[in-house]
Parts: sequence; structure tokens; C-alpha cells
Amino acid sequence: MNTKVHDILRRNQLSVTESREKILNLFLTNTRALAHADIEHKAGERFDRVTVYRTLQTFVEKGILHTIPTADNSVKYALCKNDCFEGHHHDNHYHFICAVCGKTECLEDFVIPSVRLPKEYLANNVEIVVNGICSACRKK
Amino acid sequence: MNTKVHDILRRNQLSVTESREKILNLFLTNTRALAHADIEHKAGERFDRVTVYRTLQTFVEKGILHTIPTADNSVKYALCKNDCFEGHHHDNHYHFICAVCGKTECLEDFVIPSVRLPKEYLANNVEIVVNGICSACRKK
DNA sequence: AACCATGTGCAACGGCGTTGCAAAATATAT
DNA sequence: ATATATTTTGCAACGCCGTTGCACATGGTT
Repeated sequence: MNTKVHDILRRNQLSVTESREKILNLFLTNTRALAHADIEHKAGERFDRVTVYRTLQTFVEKGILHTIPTADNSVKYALCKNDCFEGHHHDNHYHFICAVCGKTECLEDFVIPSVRLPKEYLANNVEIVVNGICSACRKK
Repeated sequence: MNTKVHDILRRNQLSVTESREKILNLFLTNTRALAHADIEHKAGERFDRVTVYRTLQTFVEKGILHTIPTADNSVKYALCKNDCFEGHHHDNHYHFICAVCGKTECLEDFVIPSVRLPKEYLANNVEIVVNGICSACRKK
């Protein structure tokens, strides 16, 4: 398959297997975030449920993917940017979900606004999900 | 039971039943948000699963409760402030979850910061969940 | 008190995510 | 290149979660 896919796997000390190559390739060829189900029944491909779960979990642990919580309580996955590859995950962006087409995007270009907290509270991580309508759907 | 509980139910055109009274009372006597499981096995009480689901759903529809998405993909419920009682839900605050004690709070006093979006994108609703450590747990 | 509307509890179901284990695939050493 | 060790996969099974249909009970209304 793709050399890039191969490289990413090796860089993260992962054996290069068919499932991992195919699943990782889905993310590289898709800009939008994918849910577990999207992957399981991906066009033509049929991955075993368990393999998909384990592969996604491995990718998240390695910092190749990150999760995006959604309002309906499902989880989507998206590629991390380069500086996550080394293992320490930087979640310094927020996410947008289009109510019409369901597209889920990482808004990489915008920095998380600082949030205020009660006295003595400590923030570790701020999750922001913006629900709305994307430009493509507004034009329809 | 409590007059206040009774009033809230009537104000929302809901029959006053034992389960509803007890469940609503749990929220009035608890500052922190509650998950479905918290309610189902609440100290001494044993509510039927189905009743809890339906009751929570009803309360959310009526604007008595609102949901808080969490990172681990569970849902917690918390009381809405007064101006939600009328049926239109104002979600103008964000939430804090303590990593140590699990306490989940509505930060009512802080306004959602404005987020920037790509051109032509429209924001409907912004969900913010801050994960961190609360003051009580920091002092331990 | 009696009737009607509404809510409850049980049983059952399907879906999701996990685990154990044997077989297969991949990596490593010779 | 082959053999061995390690890792990954796929199957079967399980338990949990949330939902639905239906009979019964409870609360509201006259």
C-alpha cells in the first residue's frame, strides 16, 4: 500500500498489517472525522468489529488519532497533526459538527479561547464542540 | 413530599408521581450533576431502569433538566436554571468535571467565550466541558 | 367514588463494546 | 530462506445500555 501509511505505522512501533494500513488510509484520504461505524462498513471493505475497535484504540494510544465527543454520545476519530505523532497529544483545537451533513471537522486554525474557572480550580483540558451549519450546507 | 418539587411538576403539566417526585428531589438536594446510574441505584431507593430513562427524558423535554456530555461518553443530567422552566432551553454556561472526585458542575457564573469559525459557518450551540481538578480535591 | 388518562414495571430485544482463546499473520533470528 | 517468537486477527460469547410493547397500577378529573 501507501508508503506514508507504512511509515506512520513503523514510526509508532506498530506492525504493519492489512487492517491497520487500510484503516489508517481511510483517515488519510478523508478530511472529515470518522465514527466507528463509518469504518466498519466502509465502501466495499468489511472489517471485523473487534479489529476496528482495537485498531482505533491503538491509534489513539499512539497519538495517531484523537477522539471527538459528540452531542449524541457517539465518538468520532480524526487524525492528529504532526506534533502528536511523538506520543504526547496536543489537543489545542476545537471541533465543528454540521447539523445538516454531519460533517465533523477539526478547526485547527483557531486556538481554544481561555475559559474562566472558580477560584482554586485547575483546568487540564478543555473540550469544545461547536454545533452548527457549514458553509456548503448553508448555500444549498 | 416537598412542595417545591410538586410545584415544578405541576408547572410543567406533569402528573405528580412517586418516581418523579423522588428523582426530581435528588436533583434539588444535590448540587452536582447525576448520571443515569447514580439515580438508578440511589441510596436506599431502587428505581426501575425504564422509569428512570423515561423520567429523565421527560424532564429534559420539559426543560427541567439539561444534559452534560462527558469525555467518557456517558451523559450526566443537571437542573436547569429558572429561565429554562418555560420550555425554551438556554444553554449559556459551560461545565466542569473534576478528574479526582468526578464531581460535575455547571459553571453558571461564566459566560461561554465566543468562538471563531471559518467563513460562512454558522454556530448554533457551543458545548464546552472543562476537565480538571476542583478546589476541594486540590487541597487534599 | 368511578371513570379516564397517564405512568409504571416487566419481559424481551437489538446494538455496542469488551474479553478469552485459537488460528493466522507479521517480525525477528539464524 | 526458514524457523521461531511475537503480535494481531477473527470468532464466540458475554454483559451492559437504552428502547419498545403491553398489561397493570397510579394519579387526575368529574
